[in-house]
Amino acid sequence: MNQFTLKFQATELDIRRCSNAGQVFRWQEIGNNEFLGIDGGDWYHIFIIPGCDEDTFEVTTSADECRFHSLFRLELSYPELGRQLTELGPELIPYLSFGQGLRMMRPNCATETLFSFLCTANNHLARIKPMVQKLGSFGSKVHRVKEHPIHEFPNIATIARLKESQLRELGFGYRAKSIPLVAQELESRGAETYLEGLRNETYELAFSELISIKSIGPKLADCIALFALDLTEATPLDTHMWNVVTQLYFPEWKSLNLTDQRYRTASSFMRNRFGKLSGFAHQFLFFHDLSI
DNA sequence: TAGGGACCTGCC
DNA sequence: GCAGGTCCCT
Repeated sequence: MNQFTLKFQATELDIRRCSNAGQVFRWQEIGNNEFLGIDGGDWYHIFIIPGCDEDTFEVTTSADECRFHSLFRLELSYPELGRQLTELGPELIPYLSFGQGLRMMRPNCATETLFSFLCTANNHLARIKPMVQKLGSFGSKVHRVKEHPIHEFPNIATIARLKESQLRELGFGYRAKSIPLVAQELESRGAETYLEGLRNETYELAFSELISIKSIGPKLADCIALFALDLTEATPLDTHMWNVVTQLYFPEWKSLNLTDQRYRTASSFMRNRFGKLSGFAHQFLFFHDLSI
């Protein structure tokens, strides 16, 4: 167990925004300015003490400070990122200023990210979070913070052996079937070694690998590539992004459905415009539409 | 190849 | 009804 203290301006890191932006699903505010977050087998218990210039973050964690830095990409200067994005696309300016303090997280556990996003399809946040929490409860309990038990996220082999009936009873709906099936498919490809190995591949290869798994379509594949595999040119297009993207770049597609062809055209357009920063552009656009 | 319907569940 | 989609079938 490690403890350390960091200082940030509110515009540098806003944990509340990071927790609620739909990038991680086992993060919650358990008290006033007190957060508990779980990433695979790591947990983070964070107190934020507001200051006049900077806020003080007191972090207690099973991981180390280095992991915390990686999780929130603290090596990345957001003012500099903002400048680069603005240069590539001035239309982002209002979205950047709206999303101050929101950072693209980089969870350590790719398995948790993959199965979390499997729960998001045709679903809403109020149901997604409890579902991911329940999936997490199949992992072993490693700690407790106040009344909150902390389970490490189950490994792929464990998920592959879950029974559909069991998950149905827990309210997973039709995902009760696909969750173990996806785990079995991953297992046959080499389980965690295969999934984490995709981090070293190109975006294009990782994307094509992921969509070849039944139940993972282009949107989930892009979320997994972006958040779990650190392939930041991935640009997930969901209904929120579709609103924004058609408004900003494809007005002729306003009121049209997002088909597979349009998905490929629009997300390629974003990648051509923003390159490796496209995933970051996506997050600011998405967060704005999510919040209005 | 593009478009429409079905799919679990819970909150608006 | 509809939600941060995907599959399956015309």
